[in-house]
Amino acid sequence: MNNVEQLKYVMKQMINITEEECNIFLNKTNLKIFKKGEVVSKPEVIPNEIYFINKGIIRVSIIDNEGTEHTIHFALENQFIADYSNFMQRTPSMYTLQALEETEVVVLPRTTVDWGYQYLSEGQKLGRLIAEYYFIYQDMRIKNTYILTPKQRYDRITDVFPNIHNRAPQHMIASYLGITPIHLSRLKKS
Amino acid sequence: MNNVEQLKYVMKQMINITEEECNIFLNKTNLKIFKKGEVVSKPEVIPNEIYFINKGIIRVSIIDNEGTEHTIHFALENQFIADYSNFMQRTPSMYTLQALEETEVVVLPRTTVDWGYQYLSEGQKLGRLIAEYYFIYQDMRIKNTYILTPKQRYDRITDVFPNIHNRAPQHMIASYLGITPIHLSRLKKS
DNA sequence: TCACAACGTTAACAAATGTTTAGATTTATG
DNA sequence: CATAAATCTAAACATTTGTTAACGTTGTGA
Repeated sequence: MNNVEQLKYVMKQMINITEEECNIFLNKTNLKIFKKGEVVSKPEVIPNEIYFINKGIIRVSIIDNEGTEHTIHFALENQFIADYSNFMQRTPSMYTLQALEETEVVVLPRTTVDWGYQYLSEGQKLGRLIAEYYFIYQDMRIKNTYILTPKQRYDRITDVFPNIHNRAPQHMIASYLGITPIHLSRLKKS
Repeated sequence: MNNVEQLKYVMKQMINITEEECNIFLNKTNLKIFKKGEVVSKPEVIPNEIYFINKGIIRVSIIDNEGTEHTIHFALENQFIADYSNFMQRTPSMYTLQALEETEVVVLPRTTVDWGYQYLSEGQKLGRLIAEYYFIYQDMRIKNTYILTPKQRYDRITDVFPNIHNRAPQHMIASYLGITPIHLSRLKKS
């Protein structure tokens, strides 16, 4: 029941929930710490956990048919992260989740998530708001790939991932932007 | 209370809802028909409606700072469409919605949507499932921009938009793929 | 501390994609 | 039906982006 204060705060921001209801729910979670570089979640497995980051940073990546790795996302403190698509569809994950620093997470097993939908008085609403939050993020991302150049997206990356330049190597940032590290190097000069 | 059978069917697929509850909800909607080429929703206005397409096809587009128009999405029969991000955030829309054929929609005004969240017994769950459905679609899209070439995305476009080649001009498809119509012409030859 | 791997930059060249212009065909509409 | 607009293709050239290889720096674990 310790170290869930951040998640408790986030939940109380999103829905009406009593201290007691919240505590019962959070009792069904557990804490986990990943070392720098450690893999949090592997592809080819049906994901059955959602993570809430207390401290640290998790990179989401995927490998294409040529074997090239692409960085899809960075997840920061006070955010939920999972291969959410495959979690919901109960299909094997395609993403790798990896801690870029020592990272502490609250683990929400599927049983806990389902319990929340069933028994928390505003559980469905919480789920809706979280899905909507990420929908808005993805919509902004998709929009930006259409209307911004890679350079412009690079210049604005700290809007979405503050301090990312001190927490992730440049080649991962380039990969997130969809360009090669060599090309990012070039863009920075101009 | 007519011409809502398709939407009724979709709702009953997603949540437990009685015929009566459904009818009360659908009484708060209205039907609208757009002619071919007609604009459904303009940018710079706070969107206050969600549309469910009975028949037809709606294109979603955005204009960048250089004045170039980009096709972001096609919405087909039995799908919901809106500038959902800005609907939720109550901020001015950035997208243009335009009917590519004569299109019949069920209009869900914001008041109706809010009523559903408040009074439908599984209203929040319905909202969650819809947001999750579009999250999965967006996730697939983002993933594909990383791991597929434009040609591969072109070859698979009918997976997502069946029969799109007969319903939208090629330059809009090229725009959706993020390439110029000239380049799409080239890709088709190879 | 030392040695090795990871990282960032640069240059030269190759491949992918965009731009401009033109022309032919199809489609929409009075 | 006739005309104008929209659409698709093509070629030539320009720009952007990727690839390969080399080099120096930094970080990290034995």
